[in-house]
Amino acid sequence: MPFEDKKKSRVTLIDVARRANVSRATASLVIRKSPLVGAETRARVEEAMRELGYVYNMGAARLRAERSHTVGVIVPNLTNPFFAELLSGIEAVIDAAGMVVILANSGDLVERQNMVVRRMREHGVDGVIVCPAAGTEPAFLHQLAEWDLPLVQVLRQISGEVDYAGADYADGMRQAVDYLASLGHRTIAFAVHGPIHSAYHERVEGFREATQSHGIDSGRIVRVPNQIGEIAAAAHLLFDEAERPTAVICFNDVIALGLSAGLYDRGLKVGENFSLIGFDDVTDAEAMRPRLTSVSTAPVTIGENAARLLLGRLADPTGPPRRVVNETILHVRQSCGVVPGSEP
Amino acid sequence: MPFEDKKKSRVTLIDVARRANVSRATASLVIRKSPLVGAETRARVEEAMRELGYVYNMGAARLRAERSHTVGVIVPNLTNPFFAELLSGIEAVIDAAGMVVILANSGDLVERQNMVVRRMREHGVDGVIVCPAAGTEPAFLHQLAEWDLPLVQVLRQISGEVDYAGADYADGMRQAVDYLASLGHRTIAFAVHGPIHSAYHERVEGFREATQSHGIDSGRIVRVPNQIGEIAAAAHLLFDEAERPTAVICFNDVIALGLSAGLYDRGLKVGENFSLIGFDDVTDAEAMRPRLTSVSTAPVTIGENAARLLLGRLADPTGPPRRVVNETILHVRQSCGVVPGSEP
DNA sequence: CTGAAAGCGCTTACAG
DNA sequence: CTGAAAGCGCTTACAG
Repeated sequence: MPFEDKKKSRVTLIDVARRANVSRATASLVIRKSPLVGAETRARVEEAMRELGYVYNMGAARLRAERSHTVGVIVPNLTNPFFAELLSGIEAVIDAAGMVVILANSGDLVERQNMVVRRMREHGVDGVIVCPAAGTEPAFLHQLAEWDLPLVQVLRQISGEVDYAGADYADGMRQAVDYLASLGHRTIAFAVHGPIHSAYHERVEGFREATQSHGIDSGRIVRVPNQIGEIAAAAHLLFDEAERPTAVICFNDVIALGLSAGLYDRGLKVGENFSLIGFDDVTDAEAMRPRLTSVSTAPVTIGENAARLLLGRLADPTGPPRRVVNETILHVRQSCGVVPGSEP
Repeated sequence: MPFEDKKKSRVTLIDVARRANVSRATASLVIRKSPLVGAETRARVEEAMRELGYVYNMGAARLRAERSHTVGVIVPNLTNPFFAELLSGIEAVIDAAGMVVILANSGDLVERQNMVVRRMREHGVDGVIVCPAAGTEPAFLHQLAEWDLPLVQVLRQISGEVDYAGADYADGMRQAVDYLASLGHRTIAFAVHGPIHSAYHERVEGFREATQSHGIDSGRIVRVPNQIGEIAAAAHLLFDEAERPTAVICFNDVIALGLSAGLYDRGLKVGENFSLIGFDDVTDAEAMRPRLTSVSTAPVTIGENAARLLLGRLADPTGPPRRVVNETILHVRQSCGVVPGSEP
């Protein structure tokens, strides 16, 4: 066996074919699990692959087959646990489909997003899942369409003509407002931060509509810092206006955690003389004291939905756009209370 | 121009070469920014690329060049914000190096880890950064070495003979114990959960050594649930033994958050009649009340270090193993107090 | 600085 | 069910 230890040269399909006494085409069929090849032959080929330590070369396969078994995922942020959970859902279903995810962080910057998607295209991704950076123009979507690069929008949507997986933020707001109204609250603030995008607008609109439907004067939207450590110190913003709110709904749980601290610092007792509702219902909600009432948005599920949408799109590139909007659910815990003097 | 709208066919290097009146080899040199080609020629080629909408085909390039500009990252978990931050650091430097990360979640399961690394190898990753699943055998590392797949261990280490980026957990424990001892604490618990691995052992050892050096009896290690929502209810475990601790150091901030709630539920005042120290110093620490004193471990930095280590390894595959162990720093906030009746 | 040729490892028709 | 040939889009020597 004079060639046994030619370690340097990679073992290739032709090597296993020779070893198994079949043609290269047959070996290729075995790999791709084609039913065309007989059980005995298949076994022989697989045996040869094992003996030789053969490893499939996706790169070569993709070159010929024009399919990379690779999907790009672009998120605006990685340090927010919300996105980590989203990613976890995406990764799970992409992995289960035998594909692999290429990850990139746009930092919520459109230029970086452009860079990154270009790079992914060079790497030949079969499609991309993107949570569009704030300020993304429809032109971005058109560009990808022109490139024939399948795309699904996740969490944030730029266009209704492209697949989208998200959650019903507006209905979540409605549930939160309904609940507070049922406890007698008449002036409710909405604390926001971060970039402006569709998910932002949907929540704000939901808040406006819900408060109006209860005859509550709306418009008290207060903007707090992005850094969690600075939010507590901004709690005073809630009380700067003449008509002081008795409750606040937060854009996300990060704000809720921060404001909860700020309220505490001011001597207010959340759940007793001030009510607080979070949004996202991320794991910490259960560990806060009082336990945080929050609108659950199930990021892992949204991620799974997005991945399935992309898989569907790859299977049917020309079908009509699909949207899957996950329902949101108000998870009532302990951070809200009845307004003193009101009859719930 | 009879071929202008043959949309289906991809524009390739030979197309731009023709357009620019150069050979394919020259066009290739332009792409790879070789200094061999003159400025005027370069400009002409770049112009042609733009006009034609050329996109580089990494897949084809990699096939020939045996380099994919791709690195695999395997983490045991994605929902823990700690890993999300780690990932963020890795992604940033890999991206800056013009490469791309392929992400996978091992779920802290060695069989999944095996699957995943095999898949990455098929995709031709140039190297991998892995936080080894609990129970990973040295054989795993040997396997990769045999495959000539460059590897850096991150956060957890299986072997000293392979590159590693982590933090000095033991010294972090020492700082925490020293601090508590200086406040007069003589019985200190250590709350742990999760899988057992090197980072676990390093913390436990650090705890043991530090307590012994203060003549404090060690050994009171209490194991709490993995789910954050269940940790609070397990706080009683701290007090089940005869000699009740006056302080607890937590394996991570997740536990600290949970126990903080549990202590509150029992009517204890953290920072006054009970002291609590976290580990990792993740963003929430600042938003807790009282603010959490925690050992900072800087996951983003560790991620950056790991990525740089891998880049270095790709440049020099045969050099001796390198280790970069980030220092840990006790970040003192408000969750610890003097033991009543002691003289600090 | 540029050109012609070979080849990376696979898959795809096309015959048998 | 199997074989021989061509080709995916690049890069790598090797000449000029």
